[in-house]
Amino acid sequence: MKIATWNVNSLRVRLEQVIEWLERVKPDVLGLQETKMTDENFPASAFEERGYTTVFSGQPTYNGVALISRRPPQDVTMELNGFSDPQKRVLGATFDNVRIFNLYVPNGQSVDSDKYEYKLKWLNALDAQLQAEVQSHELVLAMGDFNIAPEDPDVHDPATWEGKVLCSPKERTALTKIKSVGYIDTFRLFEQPEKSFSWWDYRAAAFRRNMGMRIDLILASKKLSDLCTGCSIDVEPRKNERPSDHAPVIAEFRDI
DNA sequence: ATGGTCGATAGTCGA
Repeated sequence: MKIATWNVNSLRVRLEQVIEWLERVKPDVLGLQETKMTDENFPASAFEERGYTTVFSGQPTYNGVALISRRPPQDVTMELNGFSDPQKRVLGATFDNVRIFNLYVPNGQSVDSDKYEYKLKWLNALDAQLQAEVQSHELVLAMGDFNIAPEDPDVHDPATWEGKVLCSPKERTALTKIKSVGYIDTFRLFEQPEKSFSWWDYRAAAFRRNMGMRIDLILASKKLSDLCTGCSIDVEPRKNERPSDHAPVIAEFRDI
């Protein structure tokens, strides 16, 4: 099973690129973030025509998540337990015996912002949810734009970014807590090139200079991680004309 | 020079 995550920063603008990528990479499940569209505008038929089922949770202008999959999703959820939120950032679904969460974690803006407090509360609710999920399912996957660079090697310039949003201790601790209940960052299960990033700011020619961060993650429960045969970032779409500022991340699993 | 560039949307906000 091939599972991928991609923050597309507007599905309206990126639809053609997503379709092209789907046909090249052929994932079984693709989680999209920042679709930035309402459900009535979701281009479900473009995916259905290519043999994919869709489920989506959107709103005007901001946020929005979707799951594109070969097989139909079951037990779909669009919220974290006990955390009612008008911002559409969560899509959970079961595919065969794998419970998958597609997530758009709040950015937080800056550590002194109200949005940062919201990010920390949101991560706390995510931790509770993912703890509960490993009690009821053996195979759990949490993927998406985490808006957290887990460690300094995931940052192009750790000194400049020290303590800043995406790298601050509180959010890194929140991610560590999620890992401590049995989730593994599948990217780090394998040898990877140095300076591997998944997001590069549009400004200052950041991509050309590889001034990026690895903030798009695929976490797997221990049992699922034992089946993981690879995880990689596909930088090719970031080279497109009018690219998303994020690259897709892909993980592969055997026997599921 | 305290910026830079996108996307959604129509003056700014969010990333």
